Amino acid sequence: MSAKAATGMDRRTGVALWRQIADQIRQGIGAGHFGEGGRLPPETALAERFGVNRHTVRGAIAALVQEGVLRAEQGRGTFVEKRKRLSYPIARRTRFSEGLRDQAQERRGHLLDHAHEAAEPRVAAALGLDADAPVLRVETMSEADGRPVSRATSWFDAARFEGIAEAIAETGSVTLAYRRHGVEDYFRQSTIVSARHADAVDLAALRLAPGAIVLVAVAVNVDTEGRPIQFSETRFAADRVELAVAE
Amino acid sequence: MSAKAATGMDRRTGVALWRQIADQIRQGIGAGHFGEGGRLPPETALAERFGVNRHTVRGAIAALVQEGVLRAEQGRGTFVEKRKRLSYPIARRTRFSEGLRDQAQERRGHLLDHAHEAAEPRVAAALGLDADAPVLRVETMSEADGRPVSRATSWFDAARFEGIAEAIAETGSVTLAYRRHGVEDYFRQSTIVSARHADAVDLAALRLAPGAIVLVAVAVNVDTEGRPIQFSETRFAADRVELAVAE
DNA sequence: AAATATTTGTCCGTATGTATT
DNA sequence: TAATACATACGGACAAATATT
Repeated sequence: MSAKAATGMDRRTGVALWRQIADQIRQGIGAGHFGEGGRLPPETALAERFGVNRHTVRGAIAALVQEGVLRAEQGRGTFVEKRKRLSYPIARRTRFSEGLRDQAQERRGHLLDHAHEAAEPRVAAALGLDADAPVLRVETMSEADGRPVSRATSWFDAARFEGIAEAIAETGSVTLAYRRHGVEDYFRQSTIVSARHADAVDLAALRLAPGAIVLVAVAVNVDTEGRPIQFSETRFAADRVELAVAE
Repeated sequence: MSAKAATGMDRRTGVALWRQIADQIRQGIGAGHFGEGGRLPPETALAERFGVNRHTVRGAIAALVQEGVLRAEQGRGTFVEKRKRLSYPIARRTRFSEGLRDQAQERRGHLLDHAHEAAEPRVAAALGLDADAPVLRVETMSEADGRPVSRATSWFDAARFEGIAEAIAETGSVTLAYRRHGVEDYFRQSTIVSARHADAVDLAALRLAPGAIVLVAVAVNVDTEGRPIQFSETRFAADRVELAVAE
């Protein structure tokens, strides 16, 4: 059995060898194979292990250095840049900033865009509105310690929450924006979690490398009377975040 | 701005254009952009939309036909082979088979492998055992309607659950295997959800294409007295499953 | 302090795969 | 189908920085 077959490297998949190797190394780091602040084996050893030329391994390392995952020092070696994943809690009372309070110094939300539109079927169903009812679509992004964490698309009943986009922009907080519209408290009604490759827009907004993965949380928030107030789809950078389900 | 930049196609990413386009089309299908059993736009239209040559689009379509996602009919068009995602519930009382009862005809669990080993730190911590305490590692796989859904690695206290692997093999069910060890009921204590690219072993076991994504659920089950009985890491094929968080 | 080994960085060239025209 | 351009992958040689003896 050849080394290539053994390591799962394949050349007819449309994915370059250096990228497959970069993905394996990134995964190995996540699995803790190189220890805390660990050192990678020399390029020659990695090349032998993966059954490729040293230059190909160098391509993989260069990509991971660019991503900020590795740091290469001439004459010394290649080292893991240690950054731990943020743990984002999903519970009945889910709020962005509070959940990450102990894990990051700075937490910020940005309003990227907003627009009026007619509700798509899934939006109308989630908000309990008629099809094509007027809704407000709001695009936001969140950062922790200067690193993009998530990007969300939210829909609100336009009749009830006119001007909420401006309130989010001013306060940088959905919770505070709700207050201005008479919602003192709210709850998470449902959350559906899936995962996929990031699309071009999210890649740019979250500053991710091509082929990166996003965790997708589709959620409905309700007020204290159980009326739906927000339908949202949030994309989290999967290499920076994990979701902690509270039960 | 060129069409290439507009659609996020790039040539230095290590991912061939035809594969990037295949991924986008697959994602578009998941997002429902082509309707139920829908028809794709003609190749020339897709080529224009993605800013590439028609040959490149044909490569992408050929790959998706090979995957079973699309079906091309000469003279008629290219159509979506529709299969919807299974929704796997995560709740305090999470059980594999029951959760998928209404969504699949056949649900089966397989025991792939099992072994005695010394507990790694995270396993020992989760099960409330001393470091390097003897534990049982069990590798399982689950299928629904003949399609692999998930692959799990579970650890049990070897002192309390000696022989549980054989019980799982016989009954095909963890719940029933627990009964034989005096555990009448159990609960999900915690679940951490993340996502990553599938490694070589999971690719093969779940019959996934290279570069495929897995949803990873790391969970602890406890008995009625709150004692941890199982620590597990389950990898779900992300294109076949979503996780529904019950609250 | 000096010589040697190790490791990353850069340059050359060649062959093959990918994408466009 | 063919011609062309660029990206990928390989192989070798050497330079530069660091570590070891």
